[in-house]
Amino acid sequence: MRMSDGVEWALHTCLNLAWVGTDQAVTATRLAAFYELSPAYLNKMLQALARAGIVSSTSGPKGGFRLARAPEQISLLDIVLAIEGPEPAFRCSEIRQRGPFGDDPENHHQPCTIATALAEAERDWRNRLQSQTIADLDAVVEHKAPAVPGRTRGWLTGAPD
Amino acid sequence: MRMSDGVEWALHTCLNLAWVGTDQAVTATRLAAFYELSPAYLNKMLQALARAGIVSSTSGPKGGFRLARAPEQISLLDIVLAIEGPEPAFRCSEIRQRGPFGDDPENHHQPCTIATALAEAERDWRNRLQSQTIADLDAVVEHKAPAVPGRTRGWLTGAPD
DNA sequence: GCAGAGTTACTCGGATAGTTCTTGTCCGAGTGTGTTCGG
DNA sequence: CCGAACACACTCGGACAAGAACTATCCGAGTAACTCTGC
Repeated sequence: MRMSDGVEWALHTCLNLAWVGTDQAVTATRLAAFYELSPAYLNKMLQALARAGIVSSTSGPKGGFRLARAPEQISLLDIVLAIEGPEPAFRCSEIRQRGPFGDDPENHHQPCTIATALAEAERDWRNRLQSQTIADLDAVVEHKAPAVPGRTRGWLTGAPD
Repeated sequence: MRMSDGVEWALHTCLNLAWVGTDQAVTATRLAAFYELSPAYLNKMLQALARAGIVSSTSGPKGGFRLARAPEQISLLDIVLAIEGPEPAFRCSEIRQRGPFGDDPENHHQPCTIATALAEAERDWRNRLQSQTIADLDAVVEHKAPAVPGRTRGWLTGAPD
């Protein structure tokens, strides 16, 4: 079980976009250059975020991406699900129905005990991610490294090197 | 992010082994036949469980697998980690160090805020899985479908069809 | 009848291909900007 | 000098390959039971 690297890219990029603000759009190329990432692939992640309504995109000159909602309204779970897809990591394939007692009606009435246990764990995971927003991350960084947001904004909105 | 199907196989198989008991070993072929699974691939999963000390293997005639510990001593997390590996799903690759301000010493002193948030969520997930054991699953099934454990044991230990 | 060595058949164990999903790349459609021409 | 039409350059967006991980399979090493022979 491995989470896509795109999730890490998307989370950092959303936080960066929060610091830039919604006054101007930042291109995928610029956002990628900030971390030396592949521009085309980060663009792909941003498209997924746009489909999920987390960022909004603008075409043409002076185009790019910006946050579509306030940072307080964007949870980490929103971003993770936008990249990874909404399906749970564990998917019960009901193998118990394939055995010699598979056609037992008990199997169809009661949910699979194992699937239930795994689903509970995944619910805990999602709840924790849902409870944290981009604004919360911002608050932590503002406290621990106050210089970062300002200079990030400056680099992303300023002229290229 | 998708969990291996082998996890589902391993969980069901461990529960079945708990019902069989440790008096006799069950071959991978027999365990696979119970759910119409690929025998060789389930064998691979059982090998992983053996390496993790969850089951013990016996070679030769009358050989096979049996639980190496009491069901109360086997958590669901033990099984999941045995199959999926111990590494977390989210792995911070420290992309913040690759940007224009990457060599900022602040980055090295403070842990990455995003990685911390994702790790917390994953810790919740693991805690939930750690808190449930094979014995707990057994108790639920004994309550909801009391006939299942006995007849499963009978099929696995009895003669082939 | 009993003990022991040899044979046999059965099991796990790791090395070997096939398939799906993730990662990475490319080029085309669409759009807003800047320019230029005419009034 | 002002307005509008035009051409342009820039951006996103989805379609197209490469690589990695998961899935599935096969055959060999090892082992314990069974058999047969000799005492």
